[in-house]
Amino acid sequence: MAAHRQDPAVPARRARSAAPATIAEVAAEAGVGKATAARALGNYGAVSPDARARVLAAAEKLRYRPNSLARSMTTGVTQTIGVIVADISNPFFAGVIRGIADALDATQYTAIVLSADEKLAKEKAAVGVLMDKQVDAIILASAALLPDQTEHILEAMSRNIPIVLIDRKVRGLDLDAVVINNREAARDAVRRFVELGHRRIGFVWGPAVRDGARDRAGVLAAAEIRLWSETERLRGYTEALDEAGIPFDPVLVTSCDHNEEATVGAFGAMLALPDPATAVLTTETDALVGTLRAIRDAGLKHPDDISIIGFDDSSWASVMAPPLTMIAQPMLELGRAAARHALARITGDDFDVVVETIPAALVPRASLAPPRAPAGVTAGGGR
Amino acid sequence: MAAHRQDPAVPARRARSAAPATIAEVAAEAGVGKATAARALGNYGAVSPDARARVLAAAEKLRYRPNSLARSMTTGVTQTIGVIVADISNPFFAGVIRGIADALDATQYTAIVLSADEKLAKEKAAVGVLMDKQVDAIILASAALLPDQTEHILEAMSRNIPIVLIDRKVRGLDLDAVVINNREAARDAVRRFVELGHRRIGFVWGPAVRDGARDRAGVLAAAEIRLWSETERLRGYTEALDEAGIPFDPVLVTSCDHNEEATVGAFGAMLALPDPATAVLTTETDALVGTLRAIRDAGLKHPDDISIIGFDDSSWASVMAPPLTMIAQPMLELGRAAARHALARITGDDFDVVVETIPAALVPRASLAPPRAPAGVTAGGGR
DNA sequence: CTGTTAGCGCTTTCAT
DNA sequence: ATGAAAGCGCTAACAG
Repeated sequence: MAAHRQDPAVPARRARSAAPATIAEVAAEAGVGKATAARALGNYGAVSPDARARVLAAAEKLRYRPNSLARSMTTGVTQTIGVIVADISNPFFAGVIRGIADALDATQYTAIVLSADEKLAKEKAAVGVLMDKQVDAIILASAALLPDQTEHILEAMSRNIPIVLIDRKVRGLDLDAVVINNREAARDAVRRFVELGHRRIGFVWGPAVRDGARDRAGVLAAAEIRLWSETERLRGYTEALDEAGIPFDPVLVTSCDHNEEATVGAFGAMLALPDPATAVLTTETDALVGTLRAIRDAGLKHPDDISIIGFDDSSWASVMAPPLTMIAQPMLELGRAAARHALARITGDDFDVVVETIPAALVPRASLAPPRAPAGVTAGGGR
Repeated sequence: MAAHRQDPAVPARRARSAAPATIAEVAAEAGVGKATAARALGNYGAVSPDARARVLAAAEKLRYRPNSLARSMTTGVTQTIGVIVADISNPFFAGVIRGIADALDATQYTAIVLSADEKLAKEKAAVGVLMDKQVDAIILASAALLPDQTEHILEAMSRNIPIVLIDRKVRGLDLDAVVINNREAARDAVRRFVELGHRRIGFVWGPAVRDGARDRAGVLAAAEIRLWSETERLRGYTEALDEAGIPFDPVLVTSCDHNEEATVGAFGAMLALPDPATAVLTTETDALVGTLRAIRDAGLKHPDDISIIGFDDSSWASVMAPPLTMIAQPMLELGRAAARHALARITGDDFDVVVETIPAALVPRASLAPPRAPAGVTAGGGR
């Protein structure tokens, strides 16, 4: 019978009824010393075949399992890599996690995953938990925007815990990172629109900007204090416009909250313009879904009324009518690379900071078309 | 390529350069005994305000962080709940994880997540890892189909680790579980079809069945050795048919592999029948996507040519043209409930096994319509 | 209220 | 090749 003492601070020690066998018990059962048993079980040092066999048999009999806590206690190593994703319900991160796990499968390491739900406070707590659990490295998709939001990362660094950033670089931090070529991917997408003849190209989601500051400089400045990946995507957008000599029009960059509901309104407004968007690049799945709803609400159809390219391919995109052109992020690849870098750091190789950029791939489908001839102008492809 | 030292057994002990402060150091700095420091830091026992202040100051100064491994070592408790999901890239499980994390947020417990990728071998390894890490409880979405595939679960049970099953009961195991009302949800969906006048109702994904055994009994028998949730959904389907006096036609239940590609072919065949399906219930997102592709390939449209209801609502479903009627699984709720049950078990309450069933909700959208009048019969609703 | 002592289960010198 | 003993950082008895 387990004695239950309700001491609030200290949880009751687990009932020892089914206490697992310890190495001492295995040693006793096998008639050898603890050290010999440990060597046989741990497969190191030198053990006579005879002793080894007896130990293994005893372990089997007692259903011995090593207590990894105790092992880590003495070795100072947990064989565990902590992963903190910004939002586990984002399929992108789910894919990344899978990539990490895949890469680790071939090793003795295990990934333990925590989600910060895009909240800095939760991210900090998660880093704390992982440090306290003595993980050997941390793979982190951080929500930190500003340098003064990075104490938790600096703390981990000062404790010599290797950190690999994924998906998002953090401004002001010189850390290993694995990211997508966000800027180029966005630029290529916009180029695609330009080639088709579009000049009114929308961008969903841009940064929230105070109404007064809604000019090019204001928007770009606001983007600087957003997630690195968002900033990059917006930069790619502006670069492609510049290339094509298309003036930047802040009205074509949303300033709404980053959720589906708000997007419906924001993009609806963009469609109601006297000179509406004829093409749109969306930076996330929810941005795309909101955009699609706004298009439908306006009674419009893609690609006839508007061309679409979205970040984050999904099997759904292929069954839309017509199917959507998407930018596929190589999430598995990204996860695998992150795991590799973490492992390399753990090994202790003292190499320079490495930032690996993995290219996203445009998946062309049927959501692209030339812009409709503007009202009052007879149809018949201009160029 | 990083240099990999393949020392299989013993990883290098982490450099102690930035060795974190221990409680002994804090105690010394504060000029008190280890125990007093521990009490102050751990917020238990009785400590004089003066001593407490000094300890806290010292801890702050040395940037002390408790080593949770050491703590767990002596307390026998890790304040950690292990979560094993069948597939982390399935948005359903992502939502469940989030629900678990939400519920745990209010406690001292942390969830650590592992994905088994629907592979029994990985699941077993994951259970092993969690046992070795001494988690206080395990929340598990198991891929185990048969009683003889459950040794790992039995093992954990025999070690008195509370286990809460999610999404899938495991046949032959009497364990706490939190599940969806799969059978009723499927039955209601089919009833909906029946009410609209459908009598040729497809079911994607059914169990794989040897061609020879493709009769009602064969299909149901095959379903018995599939995931519990799948079995239930098929049962709901057959129950609704029985109710309506519609004969079970094995041709309307797929027997293909459970992936998108295979589904396209399988459902295509169902559409090519002389007496094709006029409605279809899909049990997973990939099943739905494959089905939609087959419909498109056949040049058909929903809901005119075929009505659709799918399991697992997604924001995508709402922007399909027309939007799809879906069965929304309350994943957050399910996760929260699972966490609650796990916590309750940890507390040691010795209650009976509890199975909580959370209802799924049909989200009606525009993908439902009466069947087209069969060829050669003039239109005009029969009943 | 506080310090001392004894472990938790494991790995690792260090003798033998 | 093997065993005895020390110790990882912490908490928990037990004295004071």
